[in-house]
Amino acid sequence: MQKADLEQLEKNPVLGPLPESARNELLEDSLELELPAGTTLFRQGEDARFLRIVLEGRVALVGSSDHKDETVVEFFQTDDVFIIPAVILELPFLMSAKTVEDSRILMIPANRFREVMEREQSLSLAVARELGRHWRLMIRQVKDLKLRSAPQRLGSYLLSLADTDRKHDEIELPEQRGMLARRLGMTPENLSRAFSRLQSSGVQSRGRLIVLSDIPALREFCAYDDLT
Amino acid sequence: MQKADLEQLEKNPVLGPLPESARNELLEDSLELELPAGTTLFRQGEDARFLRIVLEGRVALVGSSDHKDETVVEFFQTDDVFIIPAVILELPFLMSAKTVEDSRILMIPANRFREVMEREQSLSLAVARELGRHWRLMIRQVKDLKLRSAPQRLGSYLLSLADTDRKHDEIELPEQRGMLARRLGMTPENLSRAFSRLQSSGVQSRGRLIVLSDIPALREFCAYDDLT
DNA sequence: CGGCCGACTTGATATGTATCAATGAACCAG
DNA sequence: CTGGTTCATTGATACATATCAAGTCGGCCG
Repeated sequence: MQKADLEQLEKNPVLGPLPESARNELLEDSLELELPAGTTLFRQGEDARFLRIVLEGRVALVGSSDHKDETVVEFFQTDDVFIIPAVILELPFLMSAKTVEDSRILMIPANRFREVMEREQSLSLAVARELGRHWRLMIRQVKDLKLRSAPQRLGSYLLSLADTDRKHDEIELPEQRGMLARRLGMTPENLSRAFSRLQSSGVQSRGRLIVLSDIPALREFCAYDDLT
Repeated sequence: MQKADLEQLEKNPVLGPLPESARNELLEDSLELELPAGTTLFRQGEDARFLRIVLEGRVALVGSSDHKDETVVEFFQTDDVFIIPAVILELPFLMSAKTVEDSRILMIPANRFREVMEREQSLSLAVARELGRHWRLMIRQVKDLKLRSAPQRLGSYLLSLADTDRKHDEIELPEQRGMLARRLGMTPENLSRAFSRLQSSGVQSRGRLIVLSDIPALREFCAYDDLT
């Protein structure tokens, strides 16, 4: 493992609070994978044998029911620790996971993680807080799906990437439009239409670059609240 | 506080693992409220000054965006500890909460809970596990909303209340149909239609009593998976 | 340079769900 | 028993989103 990666982990919200010796113990039997975009990391229903951390790149949690087409529930990026619940509860994955760009993934054996967590107060505290944040993200998403239209969901997503204190900002979409559409609960076709709908609220898109020229208007349109 | 309640808390998945002295300390400045159905416990945006536990009754987490009509994100019932994330992260509520039947609610001061959690490994572990379970419930709900139709969501919900190993079972809806409709992401009118749609999969409803006469067929219809 | 391929867009149509309005059933108070 | 209130159902219609089918754009490779 690279020195740069170790330093990165020291600042990680989950692993960072651990004393160095415990962190090293976690890393002992860990492995690091370098994966091209589009690789499946695991499938729903499988047992959680490793905890995963994104060292670099981007991963999507994808779900399917039967053989219908997939949906994306969440993206994880550099420094995110994911599938903690399956690991600590020793339950099978509810979702599959797949890289959306070339990625480096750290895999920590599940039983070792559980051992250290049962011993180290700092880790169980950090895990509790991290899961609290994850839970709130999901709550936001459920509210979005139930209360907002497709264009409003897109607008809220764009706002979450922007500096909402300014009037004007430019952002870059971190994923392909098809994937983004699934994350937002719509088809790619409808994502296109949602973008054109947002033009009247000052949203211009050229490829992955998005220009928000009237953020207050966009907030208004989306009924966006800042609740963290 | 009643003796019966104390015994109940000893078995609680979150507070149970605590040593008795620490549990008593948590209860010291706590208060118990007896509330009629329909009472609002708190509103979204407010600060989380208390952790809540349902001693008896039923509570809905409701959300609204702007002044549109509300949606129900989740129900909590006897023994459930709720809004842990807002309490431990010291963030404002993302949702409001409201009793859906007469309820007794225990309120534990947030700062005291945080103190004890930072000190007691048993509590931070229990909290981590509880939040893991909550997270998985939300994941299920997001998958439901994104992948299934309204009648399928209703069917899955009914299956989650039934003994799915049997062919035939009877269940009782724990809430009014209007509330259930909002929890499932549809209107009350559409819930009615969803029920009639499910008749062909062996679902009969008479008031709050539901008879499932062909559970395998219902599972098939809903593309139901048993992932816990 | 030209042609192919994947990703995105655009338009026409179909479907699911919401909305609106009316009716019916259950419950309670008088 | 009666009238009122609330909640659930039913039907007619409107709207949002999905689906299906072309078409466009841009990058990549021969």
